[in-house]
Amino acid sequence: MSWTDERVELLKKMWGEGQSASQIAKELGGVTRNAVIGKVHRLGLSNRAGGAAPAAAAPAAPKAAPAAPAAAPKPKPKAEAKPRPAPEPETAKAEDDDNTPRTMPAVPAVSTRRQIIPAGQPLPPQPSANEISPEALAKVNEVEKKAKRISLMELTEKTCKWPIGDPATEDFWFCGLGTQTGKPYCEAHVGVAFQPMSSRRDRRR
DNA sequence: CCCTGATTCGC
DNA sequence: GCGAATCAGG
Repeated sequence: MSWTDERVELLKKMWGEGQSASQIAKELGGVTRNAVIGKVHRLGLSNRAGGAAPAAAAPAAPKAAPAAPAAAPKPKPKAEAKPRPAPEPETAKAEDDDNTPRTMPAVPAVSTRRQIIPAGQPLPPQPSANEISPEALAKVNEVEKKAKRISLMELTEKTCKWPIGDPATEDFWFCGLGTQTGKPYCEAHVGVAFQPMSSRRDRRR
């Protein structure tokens, strides 16, 4: 695959939206996240595009010894910050000693863009209304005690996506335990999600 | 371990 | 220019 105009454009767009390199790579197809990152850098997209503060930190630039106590601003050549065009109400980052991770955009890009929302798989009926094998149910109850209680944004392809609680309230989270191979849920929840289609219904034969 | 982006360097 | 390998962090 080569970097056609369209692909580059999509790359720019997604990167600008704060999508991760791997997501972009996956979307584009035929490239790895390394390729995406490499391209991003070559395009000069890695830092703020706005043209402000061209503090070019040349890779070959010698590490200046911190010997300027007077007005030593902050010899932090590590280019960081997201090129988020949208106005950011967030407090300006004064110091970056212990800032929050940049993986979570202040402005959620989940609005119009289908994201990591679980789909395709059958959504689980809440156990409350259903009759499920007592064993599985007991298992689930047990599991829910030690569930990781992750949020929507924390879901990955490897976290159990079984919703627990009421989505309309704050009493809502996702199981978050490790998924069973391939399945969208952990072992316990797979147990209740994929019923063998015979609990006691057609038991005769 | 999973993930993230950053950099290097042979091609 | 490209991207795998590697590095550095969370």
